[in-house]
Amino acid sequence: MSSSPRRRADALRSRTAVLDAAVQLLGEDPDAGMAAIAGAAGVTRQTVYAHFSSRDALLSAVAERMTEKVAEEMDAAGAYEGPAGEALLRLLDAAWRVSEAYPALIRLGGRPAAPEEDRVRHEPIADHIGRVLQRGRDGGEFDPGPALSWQVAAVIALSHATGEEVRAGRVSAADATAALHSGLLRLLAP
Amino acid sequence: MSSSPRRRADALRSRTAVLDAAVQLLGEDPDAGMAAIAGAAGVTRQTVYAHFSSRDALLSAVAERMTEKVAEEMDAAGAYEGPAGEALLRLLDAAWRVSEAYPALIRLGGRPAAPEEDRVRHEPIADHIGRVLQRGRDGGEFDPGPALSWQVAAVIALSHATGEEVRAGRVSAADATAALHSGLLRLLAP
DNA sequence: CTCATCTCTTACACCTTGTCAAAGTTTTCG
DNA sequence: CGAAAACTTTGACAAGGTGTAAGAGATGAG
Repeated sequence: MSSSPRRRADALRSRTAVLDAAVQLLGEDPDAGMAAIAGAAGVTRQTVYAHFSSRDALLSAVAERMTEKVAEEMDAAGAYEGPAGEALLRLLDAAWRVSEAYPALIRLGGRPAAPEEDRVRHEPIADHIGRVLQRGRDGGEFDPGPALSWQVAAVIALSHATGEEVRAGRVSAADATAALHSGLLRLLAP
Repeated sequence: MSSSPRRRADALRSRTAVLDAAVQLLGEDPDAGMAAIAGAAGVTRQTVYAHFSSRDALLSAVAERMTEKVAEEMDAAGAYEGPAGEALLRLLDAAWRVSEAYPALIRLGGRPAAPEEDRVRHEPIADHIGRVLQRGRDGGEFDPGPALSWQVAAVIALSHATGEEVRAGRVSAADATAALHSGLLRLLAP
């Protein structure tokens, strides 16, 4: 798919430098400006605009990179081995490991230009979870009563909420994950 | 409590006009600017600043008013009558009725200046839920194993997620509430 | 080496937040 | 009623962010 006839290696280098800097800075402060990102990337603000036409475009690219990374990590977590319950917990642990490095990035999905675009972007992650859930439903491990999409949303919401509780220091990480694990299994049980 | 020595009735009128307009406009578009809010309130931008020192201050006031309203509605929902499970569902229904009128306001809590301030602001709501949960734990209706604060967070997260699913049109309101109700009871069961 | 491609510099237009001071206007109190 | 205090308005301004534009300079591909 080398669609571009002549594309300089320099351009790609700048692009990834900007993306790396954006992931880093926005991970610390989601309100970081273009100037700050450009500076951290060792590049001028206008060069950033040469690769990302707007701030929203850059945010989208960052979000996309993160979901890619989470999806990769999930692939490596073995979603299709062993009981569905344990596989699900492995998936969530993998996602947690990736996203805890950039705490502020979780809140980026909040106000996308198009709400539909946001859903499409997060689809790969929801897809992984959905597949494991479906496997559990087929195998009699999970309740096939509620809509699958609701179960997916519930699992994600519960995971986020648990992560927030830990981050806020209201409960210990051990207690929270224990509660999340047993809670999830009870929530999904037939 | 007429603490202010001389406080004009005019001032209060303007203040509430601005707050009403802010609730309305921000409920439609959380990125509405100060000029738009002032215009909708029939007031100048500087008058808004006379009552709320910054945009964040206005946002805090809006959030506070919403939580007050939700708390009032929860009080009227009878949290201390009947089984704790049913009381909890009544509370959530009340909260849903209030907040569905201003869809975008839910996402306002996202980036507060001080994360701690945000928690304090939402405390009244979490408190109501926490009390019902505690009652259920004491009465053997709910599992006293997990931390109470985790259960509160889980209930709120599950409610929000369900609301989002309905808003996105992915599941019908009836299916979603049914799933939420049975899911919550299973999640909290001993 | 040469040219197309990319980057840098400089400059500008626009919007939003927040501040300031002075001139109205309305309410309250004597 | 009348005057003083409180509130609002008008108009202008600075600071900071996003986005655009044109031309000179640097860099890589062939």
